[in-house]
Amino acid sequence: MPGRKRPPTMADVAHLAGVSPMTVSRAFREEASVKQETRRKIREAAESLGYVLDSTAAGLSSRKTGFVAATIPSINNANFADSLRGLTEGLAETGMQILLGYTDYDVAEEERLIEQMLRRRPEAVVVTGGAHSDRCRRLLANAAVPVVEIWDQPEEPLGAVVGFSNAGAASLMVDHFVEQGYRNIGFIGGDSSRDTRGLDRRRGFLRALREHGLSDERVLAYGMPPITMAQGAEAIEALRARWPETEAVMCVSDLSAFGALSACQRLGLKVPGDIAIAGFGAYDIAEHANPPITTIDVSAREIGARAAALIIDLLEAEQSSDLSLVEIEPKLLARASTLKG
Amino acid sequence: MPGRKRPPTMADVAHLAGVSPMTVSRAFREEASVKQETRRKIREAAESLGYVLDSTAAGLSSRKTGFVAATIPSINNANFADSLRGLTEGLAETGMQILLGYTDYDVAEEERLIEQMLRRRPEAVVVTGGAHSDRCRRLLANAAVPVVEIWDQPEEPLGAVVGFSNAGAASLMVDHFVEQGYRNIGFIGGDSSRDTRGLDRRRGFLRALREHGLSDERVLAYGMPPITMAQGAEAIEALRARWPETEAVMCVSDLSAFGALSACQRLGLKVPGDIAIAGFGAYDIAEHANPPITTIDVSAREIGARAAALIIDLLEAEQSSDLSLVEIEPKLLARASTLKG
DNA sequence: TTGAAAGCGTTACCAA
DNA sequence: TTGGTAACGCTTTCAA
Repeated sequence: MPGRKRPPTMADVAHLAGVSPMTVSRAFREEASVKQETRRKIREAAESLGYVLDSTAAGLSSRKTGFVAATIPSINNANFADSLRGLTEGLAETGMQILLGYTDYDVAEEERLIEQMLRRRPEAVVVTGGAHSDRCRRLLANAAVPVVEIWDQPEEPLGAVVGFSNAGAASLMVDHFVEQGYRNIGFIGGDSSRDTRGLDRRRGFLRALREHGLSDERVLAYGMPPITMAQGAEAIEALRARWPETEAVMCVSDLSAFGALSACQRLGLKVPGDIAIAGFGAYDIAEHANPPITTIDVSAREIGARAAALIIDLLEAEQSSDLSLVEIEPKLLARASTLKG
Repeated sequence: MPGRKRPPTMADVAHLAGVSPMTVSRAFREEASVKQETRRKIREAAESLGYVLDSTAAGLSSRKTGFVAATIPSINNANFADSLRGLTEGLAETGMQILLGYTDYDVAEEERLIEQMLRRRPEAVVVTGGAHSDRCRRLLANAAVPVVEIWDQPEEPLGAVVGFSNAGAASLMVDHFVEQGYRNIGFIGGDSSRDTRGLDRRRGFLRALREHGLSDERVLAYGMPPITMAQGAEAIEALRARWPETEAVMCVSDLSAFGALSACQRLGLKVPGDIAIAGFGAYDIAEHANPPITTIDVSAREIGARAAALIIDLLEAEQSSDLSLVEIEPKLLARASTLKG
């Protein structure tokens, strides 16, 4: 079996088409001026050689790599996947490609990823969340490309922001619970401070409870984020064991909420009735569960789309330190799982 | 506001550290021989300048880009996300980065993506599924890099394969249904032939029905793949309207199965009892639903991991046309949603 | 262990 | 509309 052969270059195409490499280069860009006939000849030569443009070389020469780097905490999360889709679609017209990394909810891993990605010289960077290591901040600042933080409202933004207040979003749920007449209210979230968005939700939730003069003690941190259906199930049992009087619970995500709902139903509890359960994120599962689960929709896809639009603007403006803040408004979707009567 | 500044290069670092660029280049690779002290000096200089290696240039020079291109049908799908995770983790030790694309279950889009990705000169390509346009096949053949097809068993493989028979997997479910004593059995899948894996499952399912001497008429194709919870819900109602005697149904994925389950429960049907429902893919939701949903586990993560291992081998072997076939064995997970008594 | 020279495949720039 | 020349920032190769 032969080793891999060297792929054809522009020079090969140019030779076959009887033009200079420079003309071939032009022929591959729509906007460049090349005679119709010449372009056709070149395309034919290229196709017959199986020529594919080398964007590595193109990027080196033009200093435009066509990459946008993006980090998300987890690949397997419908919310982040939706944001990513919005971003991809928004950037599609520009021909930019996404360079994706998963931080696994870990700032050290984020730092490693960001450095690895910056080696590819992305023209812009999108990061999920506002918590970063100092070195990561320095790397991004040095990179001197537009940075957009999404899904959060950092106190010290790196650049532009497309996000919302996780604390504020969670307080919407407290308002809803109180409106429905619940008094003994709990919260189920992840362990540790890795998931800063989850932590913000909890903080906002507890603060809102206090503001309503209610107890903020019924909190259970359970497992490492992202907290799963299984963990939601375990958590609600633990919560009920410790605070049997609990009437309503918000879970940090719809997945854990669904786990909690299923666990309650297996125990013969009525939801709502015996206990109300709410989630976060407007996942499909919240809509299709029995009963449908009250949740908060943060327009994940729109977040990505707005980030894309921002990047396009920033790249055109040719200046790196835009600090614009796009605020997404979380919406409460009240559903049967928390509605009385 | 100033325009973006030009990032520092190796030459800058070399100058500051008082060595040649070549030595800086070596200092950034663990295995290269550089004096301890020199390396330290260089690292310091680099850090103080905020220097980050340019892998665009490195790749051009060394002809090793460190990219593995991978396409999956959909970003928002836990199965493919798991495979991707297996792939990423398996490649982590090599330092290779994944260049990801979503085909949206469309071979034309796949062709476009593959061409775009080949411009980045990936060292290997992973594609999901065995259906490709002719031009796509040609492009991949010309690229002369290892190709691995996953999640399928193509009749004409492009290269190596890590997959399983979707038809065979579905027939496991028929065996299970028959064993449980169901006779009037249906199938819910997606519309059209876009999702070839779904189509294979249907074919295998219907063939197995016939082999058991059962009717294969209760088939509903509903909506474009990926078929959602909502479509699963609509589909089961339509199926029951047309064939009220249906005792058991397999859905093309766990998501549609869950939608179907929820719909039945809303209609007051008992699952199982009035109707048995099964899915495919071993999603979390199948495990945590009430009742838990019988499904088929195809070890999505392992598929990715095995693909990674294969790629590492192929890259070491330095030959491009390996045709090895790694067969994954789908396993039926029998759960309450289809169990009698 | 270190350095100098010659590319890698493309595009920017200037000239024709 | 086309072509020549000089980068782009790095690594390969060879030499010291």
